[in-house]
Amino acid sequence: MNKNSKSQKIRTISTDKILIAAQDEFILQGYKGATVQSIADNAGLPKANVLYYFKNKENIYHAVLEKTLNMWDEGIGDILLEDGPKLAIEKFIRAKVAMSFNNPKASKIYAMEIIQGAQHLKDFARTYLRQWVREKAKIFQHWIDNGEMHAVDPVNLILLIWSSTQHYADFDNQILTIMNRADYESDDIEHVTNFLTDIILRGCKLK
Amino acid sequence: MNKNSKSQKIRTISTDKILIAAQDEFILQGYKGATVQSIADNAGLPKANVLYYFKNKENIYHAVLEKTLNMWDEGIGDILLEDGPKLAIEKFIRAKVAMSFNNPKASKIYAMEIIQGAQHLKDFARTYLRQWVREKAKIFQHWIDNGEMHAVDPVNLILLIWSSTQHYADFDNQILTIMNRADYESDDIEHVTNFLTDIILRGCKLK
DNA sequence: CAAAAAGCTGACCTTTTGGTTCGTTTTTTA
DNA sequence: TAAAAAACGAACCAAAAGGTCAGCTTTTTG
Repeated sequence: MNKNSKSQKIRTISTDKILIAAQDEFILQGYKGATVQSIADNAGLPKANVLYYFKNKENIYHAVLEKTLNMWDEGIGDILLEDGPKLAIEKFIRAKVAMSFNNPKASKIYAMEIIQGAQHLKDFARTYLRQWVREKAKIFQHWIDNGEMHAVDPVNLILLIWSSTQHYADFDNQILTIMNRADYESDDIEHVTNFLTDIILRGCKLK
Repeated sequence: MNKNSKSQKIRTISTDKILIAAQDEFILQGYKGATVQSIADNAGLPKANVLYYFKNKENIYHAVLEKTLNMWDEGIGDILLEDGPKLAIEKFIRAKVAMSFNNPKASKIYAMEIIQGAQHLKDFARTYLRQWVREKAKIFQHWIDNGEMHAVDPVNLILLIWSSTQHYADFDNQILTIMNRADYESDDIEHVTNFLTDIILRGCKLK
């Protein structure tokens, strides 16, 4: 079985189609509400074929979540000590806003999972996420102790940036309805980035 | 049929029990995933009795949503011209944070509904919500034009306050996990309110 | 107090759905 | 090129779930 064989290609194409269809279906219907049949239809495959690649619905969902977490991981940006507070916050906000506008579906899957109790993400949150926040909070604390930025609670600052940026992905429907528009436009990323950066930097006395 | 009759009391008690159980179930399982049987079990009633009070699952969900929207409406606080920008923002943040901590379930139901495309809230968003945001944005604009506050985009400012406050309700699981705690404590409301007020007011050059 | 109205519920029916099976076709391998 | 492996898909099955019904008990009403 060659690595570039025809069957391998078919496998990749089919599983991709399934995962894309599944992501849409899980967002729209939730885990229980999503049906394998509907995923199969949207992927253009018979149901039995979907279950040939993924043993069961649970497995499909896990695969979607994993894909989502990988994107989250890549898109989260980073907070580096050597950047100093101003640049670090700027970069962090920019990365998160870009991710929200470019991949709202990943953000939605993640949000639904957390809201519903994070049944499938307990471990991720308990280990990886907690670790990440603590590390970054420590960096902020360092800047504060050094007098490089105003004394604001680092954990809540991270939460503020997360929530305000992700909001544009998770609640895109509501925001677009309020603005009476059909879709986001390319300018919006820059505009929102500037808005949030401006307020939050000034909020931290970095501007 | 008296207004304070025994049967009327039974009706109120039963429908209340059903709606409370239903809210939990809808949050945990989503609309499709929630089962009437499970709602009935959690309400301590037989399924047929639940369907005696609410014709079908759709009706239960609508009742839950309506209750949620009423709470949203009561808890949203208000932004009054006569308060001036500083006090108005303070009051708004305080009201939203209190609502998030005191009624996270309402916030979650609402969030899930919006994320999933707001199928049942299209009208609410298109009319009531859009109207509300425009009105309040106009007030902010007035303050800006008057030189009472820094020129920040009013709509995005409202979104920022919404997102950052609601986050503590919708993502309570994640936040508590990160903080390695089991529950919020009474101090948290005040602490978060102060944190957000501090940053956002300064962000608007009001501090 | 008797008839009507409201509340209650076990049993039942129908549809949906996750998942299996088994035979067929396509691709790979030796 | 023939056997083995992978991909495919129609038909089927058992469990779950929404909803109905018919008869029962309790409460209200005149």
